[in-house]
Amino acid sequence: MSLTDSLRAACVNVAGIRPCATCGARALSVCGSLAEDGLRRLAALADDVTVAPGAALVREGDTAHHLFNITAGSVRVYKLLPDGRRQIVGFLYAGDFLGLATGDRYAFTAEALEPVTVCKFRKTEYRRLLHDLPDLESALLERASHELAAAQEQMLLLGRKTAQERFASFLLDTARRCARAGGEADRLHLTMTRAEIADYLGLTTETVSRVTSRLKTTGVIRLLSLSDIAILRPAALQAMAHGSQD
Amino acid sequence: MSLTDSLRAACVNVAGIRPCATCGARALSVCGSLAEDGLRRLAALADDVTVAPGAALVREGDTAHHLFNITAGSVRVYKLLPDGRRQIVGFLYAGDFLGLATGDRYAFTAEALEPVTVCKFRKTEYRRLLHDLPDLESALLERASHELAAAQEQMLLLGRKTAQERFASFLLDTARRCARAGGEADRLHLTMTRAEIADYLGLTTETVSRVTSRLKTTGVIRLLSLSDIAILRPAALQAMAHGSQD
DNA sequence: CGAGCAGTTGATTTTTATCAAGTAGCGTGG
DNA sequence: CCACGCTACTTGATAAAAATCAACTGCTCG
Repeated sequence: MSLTDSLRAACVNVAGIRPCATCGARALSVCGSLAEDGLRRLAALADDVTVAPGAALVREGDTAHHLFNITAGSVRVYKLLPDGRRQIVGFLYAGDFLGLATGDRYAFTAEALEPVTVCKFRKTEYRRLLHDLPDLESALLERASHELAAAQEQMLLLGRKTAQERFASFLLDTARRCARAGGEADRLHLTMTRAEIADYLGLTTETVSRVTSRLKTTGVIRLLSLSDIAILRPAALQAMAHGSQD
Repeated sequence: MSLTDSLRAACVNVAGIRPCATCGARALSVCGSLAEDGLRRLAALADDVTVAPGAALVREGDTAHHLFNITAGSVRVYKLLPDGRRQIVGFLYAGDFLGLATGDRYAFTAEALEPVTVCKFRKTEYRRLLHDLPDLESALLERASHELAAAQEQMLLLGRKTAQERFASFLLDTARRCARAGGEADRLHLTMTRAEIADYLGLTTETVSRVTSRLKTTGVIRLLSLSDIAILRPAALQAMAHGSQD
């Protein structure tokens, strides 16, 4: 198989076309205009890499040589202040894309929350690929636009929502993602700690814990374990997330 | 001049190539690979629209038919909660791009802060343009990536910075933009009210006012008028913005 | 079985919001 | 051109939300 074919395979992965147990349907829709059937045959050649829990995929300040597509596991993406305060700007899951951020250096750190597999390849190869697959760029733009909209929603959360509203929003987002990945509706699995949830929501672990307890005692959610939650009253949670007091 | 030529002109504007008193240099660098010189001749045909202060360019929930390139003035982009809490997710200036956010509906409202002129055109025309100008998409992806990085920086600000750190960061960002637009370094002009700054920084007007007073009395800034500020001690402001206590 | 870490719960403090009362700048109309 | 009135802004007092500090619980893994 030629280098070009291998790169083409990598591209398929990047664009999210590669069939995947947890994300197949959604990813395919992103760039359905590509010649899926020919590309899919090449997908098996993608350059997969395994990352251990806690290990970094990229570090803030590193030269941005690579792009990644998460094929399994989950990832925390964060920025730090000099004194150690951390803001997690997103969690990534199978099918998600990493390394899009601009400039020649990464502006964030990305670390595995669980054992993660990624398709990793050099940006230089990506640039060559664009000539062969013009639709790739449009698929990436689509992705970037979605991420931007999500970032704006998160700014609303961080700037204007109360602790309870933030946590309710987070649970609903996570439940939605779990459902898309084939899970039951109103059931969700957390791959991160309370401290990571806190750093994502701009809160402390104590506050996350207190809000969780409150939702538990008011019968809105039920903890099956520390990392598995059932939503008992979805409508109530929805109302909370959008700011109806409760 | 044919429709195609007119669209091509619009595209030039979108991509930011159109020469412009305040943003020329930066915009040109974004898609320098386009055949600038031929395109520039067509730029004058761009479909310019004027928007009065306070008037909306797009409204949250509206069907997203158009794309815009700001050619003069400034714009607030925000999201609302049902009870009226507002988060301004960004301010746009000459050379900036609006409407990139995905889906068939706008997820935000954009309103003029001052008299604004924009280049406005339909998304359907944009799609046809891509065939003629493949580099346009890559320029837009570049822009989107920059916006995403800025959004992540803002999440760090909203989630983890104190009121003073937020305001210091805002002043430095604004000063940088003013300098790029040809203004003096360490001098900046605000086109928005204190309430709008507050809604951008996740604070109240009172807190913005108090922090401003504090920076004034500590000799870090000087107010030439309500909307014009001189930075007297840039290093101190920089230290504050990144979290060194003061 | 026990050590250590993640998570919970409680007491207190801090920060910022809220409520309230001015002040100043600006545009309009006399 | 000046005065008036509106709105934006400032400053102060108090309240609320969440952070911090501290103690304790319980799960997980050697």
